[in-house]
Amino acid sequence: MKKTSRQLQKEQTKELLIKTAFKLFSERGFLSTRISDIAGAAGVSHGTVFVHFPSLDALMAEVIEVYVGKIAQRTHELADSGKTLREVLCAHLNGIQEYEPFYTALVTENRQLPPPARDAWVTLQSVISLHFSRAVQRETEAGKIIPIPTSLLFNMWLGLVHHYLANTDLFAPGGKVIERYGETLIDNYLKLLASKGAE
Amino acid sequence: MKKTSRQLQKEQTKELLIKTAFKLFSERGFLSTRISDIAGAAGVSHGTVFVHFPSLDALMAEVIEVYVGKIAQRTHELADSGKTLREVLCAHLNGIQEYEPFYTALVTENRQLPPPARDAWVTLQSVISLHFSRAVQRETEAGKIIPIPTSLLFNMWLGLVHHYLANTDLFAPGGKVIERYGETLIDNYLKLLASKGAE
Amino acid sequence: MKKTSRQLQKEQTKELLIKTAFKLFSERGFLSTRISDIAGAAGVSHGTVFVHFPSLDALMAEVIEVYVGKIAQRTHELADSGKTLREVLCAHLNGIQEYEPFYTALVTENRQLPPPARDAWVTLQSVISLHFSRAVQRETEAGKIIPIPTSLLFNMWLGLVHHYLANTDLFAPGGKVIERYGETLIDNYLKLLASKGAE
Amino acid sequence: MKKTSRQLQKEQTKELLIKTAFKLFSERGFLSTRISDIAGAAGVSHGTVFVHFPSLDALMAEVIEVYVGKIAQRTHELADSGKTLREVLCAHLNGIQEYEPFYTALVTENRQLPPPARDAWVTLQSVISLHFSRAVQRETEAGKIIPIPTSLLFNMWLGLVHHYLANTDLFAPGGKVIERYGETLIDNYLKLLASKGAE
DNA sequence: AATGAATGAGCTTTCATTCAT
DNA sequence: CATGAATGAAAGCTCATTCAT
Repeated sequence: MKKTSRQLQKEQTKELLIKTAFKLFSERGFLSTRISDIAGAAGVSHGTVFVHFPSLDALMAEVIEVYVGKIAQRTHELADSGKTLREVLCAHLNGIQEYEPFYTALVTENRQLPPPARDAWVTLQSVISLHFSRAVQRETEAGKIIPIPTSLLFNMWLGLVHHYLANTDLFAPGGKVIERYGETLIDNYLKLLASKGAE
Repeated sequence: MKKTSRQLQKEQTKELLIKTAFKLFSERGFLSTRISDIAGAAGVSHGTVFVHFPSLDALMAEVIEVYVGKIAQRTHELADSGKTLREVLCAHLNGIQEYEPFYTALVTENRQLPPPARDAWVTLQSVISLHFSRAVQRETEAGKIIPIPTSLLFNMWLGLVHHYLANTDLFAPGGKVIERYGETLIDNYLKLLASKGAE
Repeated sequence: MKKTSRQLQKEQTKELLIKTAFKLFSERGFLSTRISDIAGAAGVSHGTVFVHFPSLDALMAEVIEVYVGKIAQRTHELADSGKTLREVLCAHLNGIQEYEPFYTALVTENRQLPPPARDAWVTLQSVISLHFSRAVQRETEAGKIIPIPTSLLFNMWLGLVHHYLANTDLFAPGGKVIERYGETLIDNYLKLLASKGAE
Repeated sequence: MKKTSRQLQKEQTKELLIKTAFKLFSERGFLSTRISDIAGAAGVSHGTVFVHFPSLDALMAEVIEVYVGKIAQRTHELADSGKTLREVLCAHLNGIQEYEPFYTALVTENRQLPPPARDAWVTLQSVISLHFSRAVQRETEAGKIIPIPTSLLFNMWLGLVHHYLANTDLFAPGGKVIERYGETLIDNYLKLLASKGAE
């Protein structure tokens, strides 16, 4: 039990640091969050951060891995096989929504982040891409969608969503872009895709 | 005469700094370009930069203002009134193409830039938006386009283009995304927009 | 009995730490060996070191005291009274040889070490000096040695040996300077000392 | 002239830093002298050091190069070709004497110093070795010296001198080991070398 | 106007030491 | 007795900004 108590303490602190870092990353972005900010906000000393993470990059990598994992997991669950494209897009936005500011920071800064962080980001896009592609294929075969290369369709959707997120300050100054525009984006995007013959 | 000569020199130096900064910003991005890099590349001293610009932020702002102005100007000229949507999109990409690396840096980093820089960026989008909207309106009225809110169509186009630029390393590792994908993007984007009845 | 068992454990742990520290000091020197290295290599926790030693300096001091003691002991045994100078020099090198890397670290770094460590080191030299002096005195009286102040002869010998040890990388890159040069050093040193009349 | 004034200022500061660093290295050794110590002692700010030297290692390297150069130069001049061994040894000690504490720090810590610093040190020994060897060769040919490998003779001399310097605190607590023991060392060393046949 | 030496706040990282468990 | 999480004082280094020349 003693053991458990210590381990618990350590895990709690690490978790606290990850949560705090997540919060700060969401609020201020990755690049302008300092280790001392995280330590301060978590109420621990500067050095404690280095007890749990060998470097700032490692901390970033871990935080991103954890939350990107959650988002991916969420999307996965919602966008199960056999769903329509609309359902997949919903799942995508739903997966993002809970962590919107964090995801936005990732959209905005991922190219300046250390490699492991970038990797996690790229992986996330792949997961989404997979579900998207399957749904598109099914609907294309069913003649419901204009025949356009799937990759282009995907990039168009991703570009659209990321554009709205990246310009949160313009579209929804208080945050919550997805809540405000999500349905609109899906509706109109699907409208465009709808096969002309299907009308 | 002396005065004029001095002023001339001053203007020349300032212009030189702006050009040099533009080049470096294009090559390495805004955030990783140091003042000393710019001064060094321009062949002037470190301190000279501060003679012409009160701060690094001011320099950035001015460089961006100048080149964003050029891009806007270019787009303006090409996308004159009375053009089709395709011509406007072409004009847009053409305006970008000449300054692609710079524009890409702006797409990628504009949110970490000082407010004035971001403002110039937003203004540029407005200019493009204007031409885009007009063309869309004309074609909508002519029944050639699916009735979808113009702003959404615009953001979709912008998101698409920016997505490709932002992922240059993925789509066209050597740069020149527009050259490689421009036509494809326009074609497919227009295909989607084409009114079903029009077919 | 419980008490005894605890004490036993404590002693064992302390001994383990001393041995481990000795090993690491021999391999990497004193200054670049971290407490965590020692704890890790000994398979105990970081904090355990401080249970047995109030500080890193104290640990160093104790390790040095123990092993310097062993070297002194060894030299003592080998260089019993009544021996010739050659035998004393042999004894000296023999005493060192077993702990050569450790002794070399001491030669190299003793001046940056905490006072108690340095003291132990100086004491060791005294012990050696004692045997050396006696032998020199005997041989001088026997007219076998050039009349030169004993202290000088001793420092010359010590300087010579230490010089070779300190430059191990130069003289015997793989270590084992004594094995390789010991005899040569003794032979030539004695050759120099040999009384001219004695020839 | 303007130019000269700025250059002069820079050179002066750099020289000041080198001199200050030299002083601190002499007093406390290389390893325990911090950049902030040097800056503080020189009366300049922390950052100024980095204006003149890219890193602490570079500073060390330059200080060592400069002063080792001076010592080498000095020895060179005094130990001109054609001198007797005694004169060469005198030259050696004379070259050292002026910078004794610095040279002592070098003797003591050179193995923990960054490579460029080590190199300068090794070079210095080579210079000394050269003069030594020549003189020994001449005197050996003249039958004045016991036939013993020159390298051994050199290492013996070097070991002797360095031993005294390294143990300054024992031999001459106030410093000035050379002044106090120089002559003694030379006299007795030569006495040992004197060919028996020459008596 | 141009220079560039000097500044110092700010950052990441290391590691001996403490102490609650 | 042993543990190991937490601490925080240092240290090296960067770079925008200032200002005397």
